[in-house]
Amino acid sequence: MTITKPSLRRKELVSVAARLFKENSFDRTTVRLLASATGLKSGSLFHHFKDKEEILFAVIEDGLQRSLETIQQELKNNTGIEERLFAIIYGHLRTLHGQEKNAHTVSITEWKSLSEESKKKLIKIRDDYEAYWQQVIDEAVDAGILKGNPQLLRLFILGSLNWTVQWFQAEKKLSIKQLADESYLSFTHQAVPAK
Amino acid sequence: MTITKPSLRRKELVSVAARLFKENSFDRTTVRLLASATGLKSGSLFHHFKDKEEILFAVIEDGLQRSLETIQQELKNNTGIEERLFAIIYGHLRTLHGQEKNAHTVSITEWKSLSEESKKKLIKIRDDYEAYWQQVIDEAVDAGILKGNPQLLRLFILGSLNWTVQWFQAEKKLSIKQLADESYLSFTHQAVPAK
Amino acid sequence: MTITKPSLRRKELVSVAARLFKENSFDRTTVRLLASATGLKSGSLFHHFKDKEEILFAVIEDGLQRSLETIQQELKNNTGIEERLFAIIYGHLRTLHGQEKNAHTVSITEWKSLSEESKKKLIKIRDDYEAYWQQVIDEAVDAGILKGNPQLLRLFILGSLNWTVQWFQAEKKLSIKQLADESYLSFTHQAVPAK
Amino acid sequence: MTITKPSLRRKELVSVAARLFKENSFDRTTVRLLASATGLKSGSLFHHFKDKEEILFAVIEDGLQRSLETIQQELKNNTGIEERLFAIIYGHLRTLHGQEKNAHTVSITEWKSLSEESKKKLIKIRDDYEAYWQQVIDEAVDAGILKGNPQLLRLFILGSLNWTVQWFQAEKKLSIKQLADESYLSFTHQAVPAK
DNA sequence: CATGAATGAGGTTTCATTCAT
DNA sequence: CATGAATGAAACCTCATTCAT
Repeated sequence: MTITKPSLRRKELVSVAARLFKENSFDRTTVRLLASATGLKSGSLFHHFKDKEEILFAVIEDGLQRSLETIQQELKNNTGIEERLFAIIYGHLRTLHGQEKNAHTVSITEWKSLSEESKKKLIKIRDDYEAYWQQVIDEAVDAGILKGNPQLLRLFILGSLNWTVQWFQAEKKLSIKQLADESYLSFTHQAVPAK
Repeated sequence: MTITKPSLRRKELVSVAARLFKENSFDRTTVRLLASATGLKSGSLFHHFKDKEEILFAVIEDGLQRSLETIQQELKNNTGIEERLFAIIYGHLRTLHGQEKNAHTVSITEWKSLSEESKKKLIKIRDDYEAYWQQVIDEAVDAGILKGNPQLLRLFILGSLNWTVQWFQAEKKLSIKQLADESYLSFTHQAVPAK
Repeated sequence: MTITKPSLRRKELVSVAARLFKENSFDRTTVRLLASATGLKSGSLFHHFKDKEEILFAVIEDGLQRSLETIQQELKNNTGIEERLFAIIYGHLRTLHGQEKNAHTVSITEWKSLSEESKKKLIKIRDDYEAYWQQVIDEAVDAGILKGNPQLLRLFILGSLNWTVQWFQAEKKLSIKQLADESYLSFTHQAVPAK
Repeated sequence: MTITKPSLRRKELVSVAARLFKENSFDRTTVRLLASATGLKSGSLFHHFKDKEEILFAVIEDGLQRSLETIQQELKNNTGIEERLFAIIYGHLRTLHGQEKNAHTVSITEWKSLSEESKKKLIKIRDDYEAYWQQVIDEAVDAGILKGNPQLLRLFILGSLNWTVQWFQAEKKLSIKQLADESYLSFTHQAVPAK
């Protein structure tokens, strides 16, 4: 399923790159900066990646993969529609704000910086991810928990969650769990079901 | 209120810049590209703006100003809470997707590219804008139309609307009005009040 | 006829480039070297040429054009077949070893360094040049001055002349005129006709 | 006579290098490319050669040696001056276009890429080679088969033969034997003597 | 005001080479 | 011997900015 071949060093570099791309944006993260943050000289990066864009590709692939695996797991573990809806909201927010958050964040903020070719290669993972969401939202609409056109609901909800990367700082005032609770409440008008 | 002094040529430049910054991002819009899109040579831009960032500043200032004026107008024209909530949603979406949409879009997508100094100068307009929103949302929560923490609701709703710049293409399948209707429904669980 | 638009500065740069490309080869002439030989900083070259290859293109275009004009002139001024054959030999050698020799020399030594696209654009001038040669050689064979297959004769003679760039140093022991005389004698087995 | 000590692996590498240097030029053949063409990783090449130039040195040495041995053999086997002249022309063309052609070709096209030191080490073989040629040409001029200054004749003839690497493709339209026949005819004005 | 030429800093990338394993 | 990782120097090129005309 994974498109590129991992490697210990590579994984390390991807992780550092994810952090820098999140902090400074892809365009403003120079190869030199990236290298020095990993203890390398700039030329050495190209031993691991063919060009700067391949680094972004690897980060985004990692981010998408992680988020996909997270909600797949969540959906396996939850059955009631209310639990399922909450689970994917919480899962999404955890991959955006929890540990190893950078890759998923970059995958949503820097998608536009990928080449068309790269987008084509990654779109399948994104589509899969959205399909899981759509299914849960369809069910939630059927169950009367959400109101409105299911396609647009998916876009509104995911948009509202994605936008949290602009303002949410984990644990400053609010935990990720609380953020998820509030988000669930806003869209469903009902509290998160107790476990 | 406006910080910089307009001028015929300048206005034109700001408008073209807004379009290019939206299409390619600020970082990827070169001064040369911008100049040639306005029929100038790159050196000439610096007769109008002290540096590239000042152009971004002007665009964002314009975008913020426009959106502020729009909702001020909307709120002046609407009294019932339901009408008022819908009016600012619709107003926000119109400045993002209607005519002269670029400046507001850039003001949300490129805020991070401003210098700290510029952010400081513009934050007041943004704060004003958010204060209007907060007030309406507070009222809506009091009236039972929205559920949840009002501060977070503002962030969720605006996030969901802002994110539409990632996917919405006016008039392809949906009009801006329809988009606003659906957004209103998603958050309130009730249809937009007839006028 | 000329494909690229000249300009005083450009011409100067092309002339210096021709010299350096001849002395060091294209690959070994760095952009910095070229810039410093023209009193510029390396970035400034790209104000005049879009990339390094365009400089080579301009040099080779210039060299081909010059050599074409030279033999056209020679053929206009000479009528007898012996005179005509000698005239193009001498003309070819003058553009290779006389003043402003560098461009023609580079056009034969660095043709391989052009992109396929550039070759396509320039091949017409080369073909024209060779057509003039072929015509004179055809006549010379008919007249019994040269022996053998005319197409191959053209390749042998031009090859022998082109190869002089590897060893001939004008005026060290031999003038260009003497070189031409000797070349004519080698292929025709008869002395150059007196004027 | 051979300056460097061969070895099975080395010979293979030199042969592959010769091909690549001919196809792409020395400067454009990267060590990585060379390594991968021989099933090695780039670092490994440096177990066999001290640096990239030493590879070129080995190729050129090989090419010069081969061509020298070829014409020595030819001259041993032929006695009449006409036969001898044809024999070295044919021998030269065979080492340029026959099997194992690459090394001799590179020795003429990439001589300029050698360091001064390397040139000094190899010049003796080249001088030997040219001396054989000069001797045959001197005899041919004495015998009236060729016309002109013998030194220049050597340069013209070898130049014309060497230039064939720019255009001749063995067996496309012409065999190497036919090419040699035609070359002999061009310079001597008489057909190749029957054996 | 507008331009064309130039700058200088810095960007990404290439590549021969080294070296510990 | 071979490898993979790293280096460092230098390559080409970009781009915001300046400035004389």
